[in-house]
Amino acid sequence: MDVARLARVSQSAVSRTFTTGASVSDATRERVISAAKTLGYRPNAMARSLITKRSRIIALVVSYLNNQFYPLVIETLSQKLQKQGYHVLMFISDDDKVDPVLDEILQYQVDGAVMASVTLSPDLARQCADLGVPVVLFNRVPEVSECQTTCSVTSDNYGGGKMAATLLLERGHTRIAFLAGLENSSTSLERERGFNEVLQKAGTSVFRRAVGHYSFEGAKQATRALFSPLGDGPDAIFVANDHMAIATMDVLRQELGLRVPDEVSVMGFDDVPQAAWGAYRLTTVVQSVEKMVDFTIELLHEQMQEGGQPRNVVSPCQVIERDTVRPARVIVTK
Amino acid sequence: MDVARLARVSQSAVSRTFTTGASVSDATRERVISAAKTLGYRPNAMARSLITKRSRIIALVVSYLNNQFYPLVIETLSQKLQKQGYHVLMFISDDDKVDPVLDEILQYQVDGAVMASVTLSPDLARQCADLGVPVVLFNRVPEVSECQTTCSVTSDNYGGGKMAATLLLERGHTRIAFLAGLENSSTSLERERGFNEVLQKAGTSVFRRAVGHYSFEGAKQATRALFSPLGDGPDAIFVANDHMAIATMDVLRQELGLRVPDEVSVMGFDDVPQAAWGAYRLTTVVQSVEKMVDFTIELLHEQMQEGGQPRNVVSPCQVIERDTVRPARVIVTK
DNA sequence: GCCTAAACTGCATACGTATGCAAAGCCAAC
DNA sequence: GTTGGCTTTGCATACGTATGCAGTTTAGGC
Repeated sequence: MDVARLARVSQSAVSRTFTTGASVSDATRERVISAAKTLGYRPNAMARSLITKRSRIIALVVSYLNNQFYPLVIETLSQKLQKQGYHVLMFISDDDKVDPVLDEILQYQVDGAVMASVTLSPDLARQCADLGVPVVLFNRVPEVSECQTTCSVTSDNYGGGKMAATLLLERGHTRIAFLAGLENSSTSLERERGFNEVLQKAGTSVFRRAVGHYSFEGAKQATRALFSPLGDGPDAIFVANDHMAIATMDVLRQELGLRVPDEVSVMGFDDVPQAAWGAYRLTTVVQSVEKMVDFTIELLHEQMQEGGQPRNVVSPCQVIERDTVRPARVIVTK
Repeated sequence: MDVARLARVSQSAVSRTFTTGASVSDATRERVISAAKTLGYRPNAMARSLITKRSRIIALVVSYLNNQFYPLVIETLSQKLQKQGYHVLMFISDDDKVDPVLDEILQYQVDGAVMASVTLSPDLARQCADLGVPVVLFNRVPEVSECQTTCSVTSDNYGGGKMAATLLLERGHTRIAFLAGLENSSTSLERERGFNEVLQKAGTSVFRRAVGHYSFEGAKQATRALFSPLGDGPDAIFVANDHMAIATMDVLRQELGLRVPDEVSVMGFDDVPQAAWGAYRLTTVVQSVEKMVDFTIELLHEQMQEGGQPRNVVSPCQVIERDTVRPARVIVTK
């Protein structure tokens, strides 16, 4: 090691200088640091992690970034981990199939993995567990059989769905439609479950239903489908996320000539930044990226310590009312 | 190595099995692979890169992801690199100050770095060059003094600015405003330069100018400022990017009660997905993320080979006309 | 069967760092 | 001066892989 020679110390001393908490005299540290500076030396993270078995790298798997919710997650997660000396290695998985990328992930000896909106097959979950690699599912819930094995962070999709139904009923809607995301995604299913439950309790049920696959174009088509049967269309639509809700509004206003919320109310889910944009002002169910990411990091740390028990954390939701659900009817008392 | 023992071969054989192009007999490879499978073995990327001096990791530095343009870059870049066996390590730099993160980047022995919308100080550029780490500036141009040292990929901001001015003049606008991004960003400056040049050649000049700092709120305030002086406001605004242009439209329509494009035309830059949304239908200058990313990867590869000369690539732009610039006046010939 | 070239294999070493261990240095108290 | 405790230091080794070299096997042609 050149630095060691220049500073006239052993390689150990150099190592200890750059290891927090190691035993080095101030004099030595001084000399090493100045030598390092003149040589432009930096400790090699690869060699370091080869020995310590900690790469300080967290893998983040996402499948698509059209929905602005995920960029927010990337940004928040990266930022927070960076402050703790960790870094995010990106993996894009087409089609929410992680199996091929998981192999690459494990080669990098990551200290943990966050899977956003991706379903993990049980045997892969086992592999990670065996290798001691903590996995946190983000915005997806593990298969029932794997709940005890794999961590997850979700928002209270079920509760959020209930809130949406409650609000729409309260505003006097009677023909309420649901626009689903991906049929096999826990987010969409849970939101729908809570939603239906409240409708049912109120003695009614969903008026119509369509599937948008969480894509913009899919949502547009689904919206058209909701209105294509003859006769009255829905007077309110609960859409499984904001990204699709915006597509829905475009179709309602521009293709069907319907006013929102005068003729049709629309609710979304997520509260992405665009939901607040002036042209949409979407009433929606907020899931706090900030909180969810905090939980995620917490879980990662728990799992990285030996003996952490897997947990499935649910972050609370909240309705934020903007302008796409019609206001309460003013009762004029004589 | 357990795998070697189980397969009854040397560690070298294991290594060669997982190294493409190495010399192993089919029989050995077979045995190693099956042994690896039963043991759940994967080559350790850290140890590998310690020897080969190639980590197959590319650092990507971004400062904020509000503007949907950057998520697109992340997604496209990650995807394409992943196909080539590289991976993206994320770095978020507040405030476009890279200096602190660059240190962390270099510790990871990355094979290259892409800096999106971030300015790199000359001495840091030198450091990277000395260490043999290729750097590509994305959407920013290096300081003039560093043009020969650092690569960059930008779109033809100057040309795009000219196109915008040309279109607005052609449509008969006479009070044309410019809404700048960050005053010290090459993107905003170049777009403005091309824009002004065309106006000047046409014997006119910019009617009013404000600065939005590439943020949504900043753009809203800037838009208000453009209209606050008494008398006629602008009849067209060229906004330095789509993200801000959308904020501008919100203010125009909702706060100022102006119709777009009947009373004011608006043009943006980037063509982010949201520009196509029904409520905006923004006429804008397209910069192709796809092409820009391809160029970026090309440059990275060039630089990773010994002896690659730095280049500054400019990707062409193109106007896409939607509904926010008023149509050509129909001349009724008698 | 013999020879030559080619294909394959194992040995040994290197990559850059962390860390247990023992030796050495330091300081203070007696 | 001696002792004991604490801090600092260097030595040696380990982490898991790649690769040059030399030795061994294989294939093919006669």
